[in-house]
Amino acid sequence: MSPIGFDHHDHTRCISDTLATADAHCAEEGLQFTPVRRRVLEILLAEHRAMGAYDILPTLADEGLGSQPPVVYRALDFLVKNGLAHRIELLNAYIACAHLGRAHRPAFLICRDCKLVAEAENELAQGQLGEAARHAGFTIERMVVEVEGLCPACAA
Amino acid sequence: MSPIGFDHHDHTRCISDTLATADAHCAEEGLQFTPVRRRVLEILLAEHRAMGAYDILPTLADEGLGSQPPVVYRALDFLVKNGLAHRIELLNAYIACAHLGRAHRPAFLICRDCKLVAEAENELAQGQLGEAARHAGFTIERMVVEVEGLCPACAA
DNA sequence: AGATCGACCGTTATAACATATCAACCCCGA
DNA sequence: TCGGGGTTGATATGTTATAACGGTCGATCT
Repeated sequence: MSPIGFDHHDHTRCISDTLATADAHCAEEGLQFTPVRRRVLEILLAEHRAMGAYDILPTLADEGLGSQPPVVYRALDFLVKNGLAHRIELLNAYIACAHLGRAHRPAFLICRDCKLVAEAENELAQGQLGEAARHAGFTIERMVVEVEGLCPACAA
Repeated sequence: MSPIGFDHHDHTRCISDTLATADAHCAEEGLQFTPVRRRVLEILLAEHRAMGAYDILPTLADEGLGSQPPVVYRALDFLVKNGLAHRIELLNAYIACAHLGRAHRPAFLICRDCKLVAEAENELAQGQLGEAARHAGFTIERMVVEVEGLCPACAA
C-alpha cells in the first residue's frame, strides 16, 4: 500500500469512488449514512488535507445542515469510528480515509508547510516497539503514528 | 532502552537524578534553568503520568510562581524544546523525559485506564515507513508515536 | 392506532487547551 | 550607563471539544 496524497491522481474519480465505497460499506453494515455524515465526508474528501471541525462547520451551516459544534463532532465521531475518516492528533484535525475498505493501521505523513497529509501503512506493532510493549505487559489497543516534515513539492 | 514507567523503581532517586542531569545539561548548554522552569519539571517528574498545563498551573500559583496560562506554556515550551519533557498529543498533555541526556526518538505507551505513560524507543525511521517516506520524497522532521492500551496493572 | 424505543439532530452553554500582545524587569556586556 | 536579549507578568482572546436537554422520526409491538 503506497502513501496516497502527494502523488497526482484523478481526484474527481478519487472522491466519487470513495463516496460510493462508503455508501456500500454503510449499507452492508446497517449504518445510517445520513445527509450530515455524508456531506462531512464529502467536505473532507475535497482535499487530501486535514480540516478542523470549525473549518467544516460554516459550509455545513450554509447548507442548513446544522450550525453548532456538536453537529460536526458527532458526524466526525461517526466517520472515525467506522473507519471512513481519521483524526490527526498533531493537528487536532480530521481527514478522509484514503484506504477505505481495507483493514489497515494508518500512519500519516504531514507536510508542515502546505498541510497536505498522506496516508501510509504502519508496521510498528510487529517491530521492536511491539516487542517492547509485550515485554512490559502492555496491551496495545490503538496506535497513533504521525510524521511531520516536508512534502516533495515544498522541499523543492 | 527499556520502557520506563510501568516497572517499580526508586522514584525519589529517579526524580533527584533527573533534576541533577537537567541542571547539568542546562549549565552546559548555557540555558537559563529558571525557577519557574525548574519547578514545572519537578512537578512533571512527580509522577510518570502526563499532566495538562492547567493541572500544573494551580501548584505554581500557590507558590507565587505565576498564575496565568502563558507562564506554564512558556515553561513547557522550554522543557520540550530542550528535550527535558515531551508533549503527548493524544492527551494534550506533557510528561517529563524519562531518558534524559540520551538522544532518542521517543514512543509512548499510554494506559487508557490509569493514565500512566511509559516512554520507549521508536525505530520507525529505519523501517518500512521510513522507506515509504523516502520513496514518496518526504523529508521526515519529527515523529509522533503514541500507543494507547492497558498497562499490566490495569489489564489484571 | 397508540405506546414505546432507539438513533439522530438542534441548541445552549461551558469546559479545556492554547496564544497574541504589550509592558516591566533583570542581567550582562559595550 | 546605556542598550539589548531573554524572561516574566497581566489581560484578553482564540481554538478545540463536550455536557446536557429536548425534539423528531421511523421501527416495532400490542
